[in-house]
Amino acid sequence: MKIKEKSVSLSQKVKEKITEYIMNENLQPDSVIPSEAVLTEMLGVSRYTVREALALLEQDKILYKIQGKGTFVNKVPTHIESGLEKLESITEIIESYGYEPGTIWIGIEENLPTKDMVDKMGLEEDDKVVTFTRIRTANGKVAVYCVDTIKRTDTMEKIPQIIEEESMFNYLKEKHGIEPEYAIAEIIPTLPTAEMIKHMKIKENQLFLLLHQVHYDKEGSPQIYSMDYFNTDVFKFIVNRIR
Amino acid sequence: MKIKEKSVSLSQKVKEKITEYIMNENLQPDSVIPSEAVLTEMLGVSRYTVREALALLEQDKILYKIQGKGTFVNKVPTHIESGLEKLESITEIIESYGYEPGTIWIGIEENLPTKDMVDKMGLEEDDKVVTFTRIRTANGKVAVYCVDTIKRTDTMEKIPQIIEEESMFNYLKEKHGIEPEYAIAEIIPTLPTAEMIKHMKIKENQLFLLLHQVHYDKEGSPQIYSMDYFNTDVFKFIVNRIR
DNA sequence: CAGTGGTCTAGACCACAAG
DNA sequence: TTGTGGTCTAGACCACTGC
Repeated sequence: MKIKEKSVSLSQKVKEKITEYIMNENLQPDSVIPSEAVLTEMLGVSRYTVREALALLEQDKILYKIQGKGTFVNKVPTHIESGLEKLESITEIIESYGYEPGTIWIGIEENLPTKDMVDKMGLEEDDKVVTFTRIRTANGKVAVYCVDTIKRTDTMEKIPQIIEEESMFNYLKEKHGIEPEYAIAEIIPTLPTAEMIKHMKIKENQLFLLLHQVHYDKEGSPQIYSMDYFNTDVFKFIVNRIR
Repeated sequence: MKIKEKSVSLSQKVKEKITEYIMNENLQPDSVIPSEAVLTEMLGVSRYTVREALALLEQDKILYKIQGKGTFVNKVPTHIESGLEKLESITEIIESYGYEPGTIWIGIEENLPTKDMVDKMGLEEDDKVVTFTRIRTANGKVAVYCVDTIKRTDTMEKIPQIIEEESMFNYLKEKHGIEPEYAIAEIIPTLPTAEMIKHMKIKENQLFLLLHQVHYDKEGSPQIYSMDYFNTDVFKFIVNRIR
């Protein structure tokens, strides 16, 4: 059996070629790179493809353009770290810090939705929901208190006692075909609840950041309602903001 | 004198045409819109232009595409509010809430940069910086405690006592040609400092969100170092997160 | 003025979904 | 197989920059 080869688009290849060129020529910040016309000839592709590649490099803040002048190399980016604006699972976030993710299960329960859930998830008041409560750890250290809620559907015959899968995103994708495409998150500074203090052995005055989110799929349907309490001793919250 | 007319691109016009079409046909969520080929004929423009317009509508979450199937209308978005990922001045943020922005000046000072400023702004240790400290109000209510710092340059002969301009962004753009294009912000939950309590008449246990930011211009040079303490009684912090 | 990036056209082939 | 969106080509004119 042959492994499926990921076909890489031409623009991607051109992007890499241009990156190589910048490296090889050792171009310094603010120095100009060859014009689009020149790159078109150099690389033997159309201007469209060159512009696609340049657009990608501009998104990555490798280059910037000034109309009428040219395309220039940007400052060396210490800013490449992706921030909150990128939707990642908590497992991915913990791994991106270089930590080993772990999970301590608190429980899985069937409930009636709260008023806020009904509003934000577009539920009926007599719909049922399932709530997964976990503590996520990073290198064994208590990192996040997670409360994730999804709508109870007919495909869920019985509620599992526990989920083996480390990542909630992976579990929901594989078992229920739920795949979040974007989320709207409210950031709320907060002190731990009594429940959290009991389970997490933390100080009462420890500050947390609550990420109160609703996740949507590509079609814009709400899929997951989650309240994640992040220990700010472990995480830095970065947002890349664009004009 | 004639007001300079902003020439609107064709893709923009096409975008509006398509929006009108969706309204007129009263298309419901998840219903398919005409294919790109059909739109090309309907509107008498090239497919490139149609795709540009569709891309804009997809960004706005008005539409979504599925390869091989078609382009569809998204759920009605209550989610249109722009979040933290959009770089706005505090004046703009306050106005977007429908409040009237105001300013109480604490002072303007020349200082030596802190270690953190030297690192993040790429300064020398004997560079000078100028720090503007203000309280921003929303409908007269204390909203944000702002500490903005920029590098002292030769073009700044003397330090002003106060700045009339409401918006710091506008002031810096007009007086010093500084125009932030993006920013990297760290979000830190925090309690008010003694200084803040003195000036703002707030409770000691009032939770604030500190937005610790460095603003960069298009070329990637750091321009503004700012610490903005937001009163979470006044503001909700929303971030739109994308996969 | 010449050279740059920004926008637009017309046409082609490919990858994917559905009958 | 047909129709969809995804990618790519070749060529054109426009808007802005700097000489």
